[in-house]
Amino acid sequence: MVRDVTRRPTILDVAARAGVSKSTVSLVLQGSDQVRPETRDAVRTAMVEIGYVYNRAAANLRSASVGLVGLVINDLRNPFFTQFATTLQMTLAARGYATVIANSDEDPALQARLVGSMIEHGVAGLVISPAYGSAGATFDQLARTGLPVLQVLRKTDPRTDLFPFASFDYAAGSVAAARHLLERGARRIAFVGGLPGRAITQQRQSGWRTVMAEHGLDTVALEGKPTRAFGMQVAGTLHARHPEIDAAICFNDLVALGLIAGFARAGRQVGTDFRVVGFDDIEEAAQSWPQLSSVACDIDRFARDTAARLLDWMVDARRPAPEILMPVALVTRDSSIAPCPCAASHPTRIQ
Amino acid sequence: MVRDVTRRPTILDVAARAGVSKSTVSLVLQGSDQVRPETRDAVRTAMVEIGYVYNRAAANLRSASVGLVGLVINDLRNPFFTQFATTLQMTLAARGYATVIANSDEDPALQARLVGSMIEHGVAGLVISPAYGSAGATFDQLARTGLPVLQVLRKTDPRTDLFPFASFDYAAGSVAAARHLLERGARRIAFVGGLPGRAITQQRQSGWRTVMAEHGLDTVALEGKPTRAFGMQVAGTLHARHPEIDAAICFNDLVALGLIAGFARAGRQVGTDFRVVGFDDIEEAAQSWPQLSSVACDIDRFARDTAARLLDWMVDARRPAPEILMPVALVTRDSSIAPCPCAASHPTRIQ
DNA sequence: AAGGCTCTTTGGATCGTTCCAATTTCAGCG
DNA sequence: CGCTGAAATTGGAACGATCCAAAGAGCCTT
Repeated sequence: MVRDVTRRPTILDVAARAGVSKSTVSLVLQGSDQVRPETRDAVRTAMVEIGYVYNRAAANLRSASVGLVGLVINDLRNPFFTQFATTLQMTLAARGYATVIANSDEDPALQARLVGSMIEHGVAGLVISPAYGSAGATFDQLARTGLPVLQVLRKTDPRTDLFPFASFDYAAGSVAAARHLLERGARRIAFVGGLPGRAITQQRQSGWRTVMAEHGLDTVALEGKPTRAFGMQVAGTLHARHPEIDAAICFNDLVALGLIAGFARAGRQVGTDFRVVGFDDIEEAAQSWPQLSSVACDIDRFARDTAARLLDWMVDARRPAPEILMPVALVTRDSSIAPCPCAASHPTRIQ
Repeated sequence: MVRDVTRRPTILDVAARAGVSKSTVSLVLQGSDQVRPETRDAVRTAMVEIGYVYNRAAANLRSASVGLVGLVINDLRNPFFTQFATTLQMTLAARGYATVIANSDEDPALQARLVGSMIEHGVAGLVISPAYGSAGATFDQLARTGLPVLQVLRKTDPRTDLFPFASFDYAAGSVAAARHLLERGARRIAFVGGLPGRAITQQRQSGWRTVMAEHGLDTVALEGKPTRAFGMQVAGTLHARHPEIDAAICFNDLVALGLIAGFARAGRQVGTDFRVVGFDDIEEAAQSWPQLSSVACDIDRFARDTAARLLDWMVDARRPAPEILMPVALVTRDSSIAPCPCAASHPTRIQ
């Protein structure tokens, strides 16, 4: 009886070719050291010869470990999240895990479907930067599966014992930014961007509020979407209606870059009569002009740490700490310190 | 005999609970219309009651259709590719497919491993923007699997019958950009950015070369990495050594924005004495200052088309056309037309 | 030569679904 | 009431790997 040639070869075909049993082939696949080297090589050769491809679905059915990790992000178009996703995926790939990446686009219903789909695909763990909104059912479902799940950058479910949370110490960054601007002579510092009522907006504002209160200074917060467009819009408002304001801490670098672009359009030069500090220190911050001061969140390190914590949990069943805040560093550049548009830039990293 | 409570429930448990056979449960799962509505509802209720989750691995083992699509991208950090990946993933999600996204980081060896991993996971189709370099073995492997594979934005394997290719009509965009700059009075138009020898660089240059030749004008190409940093660097070079050059077509918007930032640092105003057109029309182009003229590649539409073509192939076995070039449109903004820095901008879409 | 020990190898059961052919159910009809 | 055909349901055989207990091979000891 001849085997159907159009069928994908299985370990049985490999076994027949190599003259061993399927169990031996399976052992070779798993890299077991209790197979004689000659046998192992013969099996490997047979695999190559007949073009065998491993069938993970079949393996998974029996052993329930999949080598697949889910990543759900609320806004994958934001370069900050893109960077996180990319580094996380590559770190996991280096450890032999494939990553299913999905964008919830800030939609809890879509997020629920995506998480459901990932559970079905049998992911071994999940990293989620959750969309805002009611996701109780989604997290309840995850709790029932007992899957390792990490909340990152945002915490929408308070059960950090079930869903450990990690983010950056934004409040400390906010303090550093405010102190720095005061030192450079600014007095009326506005906070620009960030959606009202959200935890992350409050965190990024909190240090600034504290420092301003310490110095008995008024605070103006112009809240809005964390986008370049909003930054540009605010530039117009500030220029026309709040000429007294001489500095801004922006919710993120996109807002800050929009603000700078808006000021430039109005013929006003950021860095001299107006100082700006952003959040995130995205790659572009060092390449814009003027170069943008920013509270640097080392997102690559954060992504690698996240991968490590997830792997610890998945592989060694070591549940990570319920809550971690990674330190941030203020990087000062032209947008907050330059005395003159033509001066060369020497970024300084403090704290 | 009582079932182990720690075990995940299977369709057998559902069947027992609903008082039907496993086959009926399977039919319900597949949304078959040959199940009586009452039975269907009873099964659905049972599923919810015992917290059943579908095991895709098992289903896949039998039926070999996985609902999983692979996406391999050479540079996921590039906003152009990010946008593509995000829209593709969301379009496929709407059709019930999950997407495994991976970044090859321009490394053919890593790319080979990623593709291998995706095949193992049993993806039903693959979209790849391949890394440059020797990937013959990878594509041979794909050819052997008979999987639907689309090459997008880059073609490293010439067998477009096996791996249909789709991209944008960059050459036409290049013609439009060059004509436009000449109309606005520019004469010495440089081409900036793009790695030497690559097909995409040649395509984006070709129209410009043709038009310049038609007008008997010299061409200067400053080739280099498609990054903001390279654009900034070139700004210095042009300013210092090529003051006669009065316009540039940039390989992409990142280079163009870097170039503009570099000119701004040198105190030179783009849009008046120097004109710039980029490629890709990324979101930022409309929000920078001056706003950037760009050859718009409708990446969202491209992503949706790609998803549709892949689904046609996977679901209906309709193999798509071997080669498609999607038309592009030149969007003119301040960086190539504004007579004065303070003028309001009125973007115009031509062609 | 037989027994004991370690190192390799093996067959059969198993995982949770889908597929298929066969069986049961049931309404309509003579 | 029995027959018929369509609709609904069912049991058993896959799918391709892993797991496990057990068997085989080889070597050393007595």
